[in-house]
Amino acid sequence: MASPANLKEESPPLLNARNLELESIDFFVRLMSMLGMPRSVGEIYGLLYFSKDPLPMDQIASRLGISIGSASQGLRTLRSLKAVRTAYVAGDRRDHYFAETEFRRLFSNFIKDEIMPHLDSAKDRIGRMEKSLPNHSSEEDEFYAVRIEKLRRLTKAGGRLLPALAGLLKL
Amino acid sequence: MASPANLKEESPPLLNARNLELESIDFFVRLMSMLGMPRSVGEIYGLLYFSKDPLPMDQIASRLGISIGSASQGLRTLRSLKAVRTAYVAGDRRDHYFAETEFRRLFSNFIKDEIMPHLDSAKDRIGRMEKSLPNHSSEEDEFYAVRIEKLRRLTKAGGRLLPALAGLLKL
DNA sequence: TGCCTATTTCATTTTTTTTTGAAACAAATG
DNA sequence: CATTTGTTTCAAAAAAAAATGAAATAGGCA
Repeated sequence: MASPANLKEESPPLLNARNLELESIDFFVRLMSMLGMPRSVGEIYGLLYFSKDPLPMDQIASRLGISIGSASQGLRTLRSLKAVRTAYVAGDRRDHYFAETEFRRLFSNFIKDEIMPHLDSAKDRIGRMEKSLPNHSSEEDEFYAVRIEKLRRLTKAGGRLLPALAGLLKL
Repeated sequence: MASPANLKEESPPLLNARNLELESIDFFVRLMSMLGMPRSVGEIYGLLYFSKDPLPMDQIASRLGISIGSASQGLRTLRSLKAVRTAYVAGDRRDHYFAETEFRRLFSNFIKDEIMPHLDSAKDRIGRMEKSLPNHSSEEDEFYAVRIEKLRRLTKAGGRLLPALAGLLKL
């Protein structure tokens, strides 16, 4: 008889693949959401991550039970991060997507696109703060000057560390 | 006559302080929102960051134009991250809050509280994925095994790098 | 060219998150 | 110990974010 202790080896392969897929979707939904991405983006990436073949948009949408609008927008986001790419499939004019799985590159793109622009505008803002400071530094103003300097150091450190981070990511 | 080119030196000090405050609030609202924190949390921290004196909750709320409910919840969040602390003020039984400005410690707390728990549960999930894999590795299964291994490396690298990150933050 | 399929766009709807405000609670004070 | 002041809690309201779906668009193919 089938032993419950051995379920793993006896389940049909397709079921196993489906389990993986579900765990993967769950995994990436959470990861992406930590990075501020909507659920659908995580779902799509999670599905593609464990898909052997590139999938066309309509299959992605129907497999995940999301609208083609969501799928289109989610894929746009993933494309812009270079997290998915398209493959040519002979005799099918739909685009077929597959996951880019080099996480080092993914994070590097993410940092460049989603974080560095904020850092840049933060620098502008700090410049403006300094203009609000009297330049003849009374003891009173010392407090503000120190606080501003801290912000400047923070953004400077961020600007160095974050881009370096992906490089450290030796996977 | 007052020269427009010299506004900076001629504006009354209180106005300058208020400018700083507004820029600070803006700065931290954005930063916190990148870290997934609600607007009110950024506002409170931004206000305290440039405040010479510790402020009681009701003043925080009224100065920011938010409800005391928001202020209470926001301060709870900031307290739990050790991003604000309370000071004793003689003859006043309200708690008075001031900002912790050592960013290194702040990030270290943030990583420990908000990120590491997710990493831990990710490890569990990867374990479950492996259980969905047949152990007699056919060529078919090789694909899945490699993908799972990549996830394992990713979480491992994250678990090492992120806590180290705050240490690198030489401000 | 005109048709047909695939994709994007975007106004509307749905869902999720955040804020509010009033009631409950706590704790110092007279 | 009753009152006053300060804080938390939480159901309801408001705001923000995301998903939907239908119309517009694009672009290959006969």
